[in-house]
Amino acid sequence: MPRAAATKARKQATQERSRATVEALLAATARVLVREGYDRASTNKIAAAAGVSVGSLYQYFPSKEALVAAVQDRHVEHMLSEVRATMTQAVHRPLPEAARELVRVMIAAHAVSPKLHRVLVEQIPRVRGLAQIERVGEEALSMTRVYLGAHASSLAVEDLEMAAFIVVTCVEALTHAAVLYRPALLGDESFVDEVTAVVIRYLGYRAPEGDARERT
Amino acid sequence: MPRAAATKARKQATQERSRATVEALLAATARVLVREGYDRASTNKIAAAAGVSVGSLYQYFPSKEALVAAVQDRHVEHMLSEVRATMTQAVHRPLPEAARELVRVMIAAHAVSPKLHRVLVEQIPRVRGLAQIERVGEEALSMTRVYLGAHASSLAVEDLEMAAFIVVTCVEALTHAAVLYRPALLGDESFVDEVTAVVIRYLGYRAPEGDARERT
DNA sequence: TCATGATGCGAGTGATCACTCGCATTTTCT
DNA sequence: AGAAAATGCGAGTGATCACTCGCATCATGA
Repeated sequence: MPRAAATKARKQATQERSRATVEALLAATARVLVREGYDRASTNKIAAAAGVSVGSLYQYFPSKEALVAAVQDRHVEHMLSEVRATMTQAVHRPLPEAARELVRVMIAAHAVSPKLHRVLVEQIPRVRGLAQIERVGEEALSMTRVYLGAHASSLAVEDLEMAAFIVVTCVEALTHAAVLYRPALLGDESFVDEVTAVVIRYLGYRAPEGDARERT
Repeated sequence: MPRAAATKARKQATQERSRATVEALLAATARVLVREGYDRASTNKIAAAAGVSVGSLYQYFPSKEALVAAVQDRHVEHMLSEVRATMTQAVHRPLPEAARELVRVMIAAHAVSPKLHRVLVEQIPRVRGLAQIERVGEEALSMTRVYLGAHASSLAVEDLEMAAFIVVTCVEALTHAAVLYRPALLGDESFVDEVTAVVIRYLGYRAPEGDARERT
């Protein structure tokens, strides 16, 4: 049972061998978390799964929480790299395309490793609050805010801050819900269409010219 | 640590005194869960908080999980009663009003006891999956499905099943996000407006007559 | 080569926790 | 009243788990 709750790394791995140990531990933690869930993922099991002793585990991670936190960080970093890569390119494109990019990137981000994602989302809030995982949403939110600011003139919303919050929350929730409860939808192009439509219609987008792509 | 994982009640409380004990246990469980979180909410603490002995606790609940599950059921039942009461009346009203009702009832449902709700959502999935809490969403989903079916002619969506999923997911997520991250928005009438707008615009609603309430 | 530090090991430690059991108290019957 | 049933009690039990410590093994540079 937890004594303190340190979350920072204990020792820097410098040699090649030790970096491999750390790597094995992180990978094993992810595997065991997926297979057993947080509660049943004991540090002994994780060490065993990594082919490493408990002692070594505690040489690099001061606590179980720290270990899990490291896995979480890594996962979030993966997702963030997806988000950033795609969204920076979307800023200068018209809404229908930009919205589609947002939707796609959210789906892609959630598809990084869905099972791990699920465990992290469902069981790990206890470790550090949802804050960490929320960073993906935060990132998307800030980029969306920028986008809306730049395109305010062609949109029919007043409060851009709220609009950004609403757009990101909806898109995030829809991808999230799809991953968890309707996995079949993820490959479905019409799902992307619909989510995109939510955004476009909510924002009251009007095509600048005779562009017949949207009904409504 | 858990041995089996029974989730059903152990003994029916018949006398007045024992019903009070059960009641005290449920109330105390909710309190302790909120105060300590699932992990630190030990059965001994709960019993103490209820002014009852551990032995008595196990006379009515075969496991910690069963106890928490009972609290969860009760909470969901509260939320559901909110949802059902309001939504059955909304079926015969035009979209702008019905959508507003949906939004309001979701906010109301989440406001039943937000702190407990948060714990239940964030920490309890492990107990029975999210399935239980999701029942609120399921209920709203099925009622929304019915509504959309009845009003299909005045809407601009094709796949009603998907539309219902999208509408409920968005509204649920927005209220949920507001409860967790933007509590200030909950009292804000313009938040209700915006969420309602998401629904109305997505569904491509056109007022049957000269009704100037909506832009877009 | 060998000395020094880095890395690895895993049995053991102390703490916690879910849960049981034998007995005490209260309530409900006759 | 008094027997029987229901309810309540809480110290104790066995299990688990996060984490430590003393020692072994390996890599390095001189």
